[in-house]
Amino acid sequence: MSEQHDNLAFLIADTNRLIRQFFQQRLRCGPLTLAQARALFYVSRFEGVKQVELADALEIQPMTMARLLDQLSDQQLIERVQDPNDRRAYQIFLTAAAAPHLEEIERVSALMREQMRNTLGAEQVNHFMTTLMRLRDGLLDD
Amino acid sequence: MSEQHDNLAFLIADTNRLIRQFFQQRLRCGPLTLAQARALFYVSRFEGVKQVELADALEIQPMTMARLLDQLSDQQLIERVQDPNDRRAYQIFLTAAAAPHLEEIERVSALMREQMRNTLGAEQVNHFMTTLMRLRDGLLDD
DNA sequence: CCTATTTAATAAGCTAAGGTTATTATATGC
DNA sequence: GCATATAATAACCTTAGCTTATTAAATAGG
Repeated sequence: MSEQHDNLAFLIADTNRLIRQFFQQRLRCGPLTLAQARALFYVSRFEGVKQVELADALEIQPMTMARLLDQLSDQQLIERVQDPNDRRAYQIFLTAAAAPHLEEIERVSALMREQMRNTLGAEQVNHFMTTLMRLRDGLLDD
Repeated sequence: MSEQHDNLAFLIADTNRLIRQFFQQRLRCGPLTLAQARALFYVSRFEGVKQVELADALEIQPMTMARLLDQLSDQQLIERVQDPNDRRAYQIFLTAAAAPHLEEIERVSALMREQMRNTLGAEQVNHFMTTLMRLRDGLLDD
């Protein structure tokens, strides 16, 4: 009875829901939502940059970023430090407590890749990811 | 600066957001959310079945289905008819007003496929969709 | 046949992940 | 030195789900 076999929108929405569940079920080390995990991951890659730059990198609104950082800050995983060159801005840094969470994110990402390899076969994984990225980028400019 | 190049979860979440925007921007004929559109589409394919069966087909909870049908019913796109064999249940039918909405959904779906063909090339589209479906189904049984 | 369990729908309220608009304070360009 | 732009964020909205509990009806077992 599995239908709608040609609608990308429905299929992606579905997959999104399932992947979120996959992640949240496997993330030990306290409750991080997928969005929070993603934000934390980016902070680790771009440590010290301003919120607005992080928002830009994640392609979300500055307000959305501010809220995610609030949540991470509540859990003492990041710190806002006054930007010495701009008193309006903060630089975002990881705290020591972030390390195990980042490892956990890495672990679950690896699980996800393993799941993909099992389902699709190793050679198809990279190809699929590349294709998906192209698709996303194609949608980015309306 | 586009990073996280190997995290499916983040990539899917992103793509999901962009596709939802794509859909909502292009759906004329009144405001239907993607979830409502999807529900309406399924009703059209399985007209007359009970809510619980629809929920099952969409792989969402019966409560989630009930609310979607409320919304569609508010817009007079579907009707609940007492199931003659089960007084607890309703059979769901389209109204006449649904037809243009379904055409609109079809039109935007076609636009989406066209966008995919432009981005990926025609031969890759089917392959991609098949792969994505396999991935989803792989996630379905935890 | 009648009680126990299951099932269909849904009310109430929660969560996750965003978005918009408006405000405040600070930078910066002309 | 003023007008404009920018960084963060408060307040509130939207989309898309979920869980738990309730009511009414169906069905299974003794």
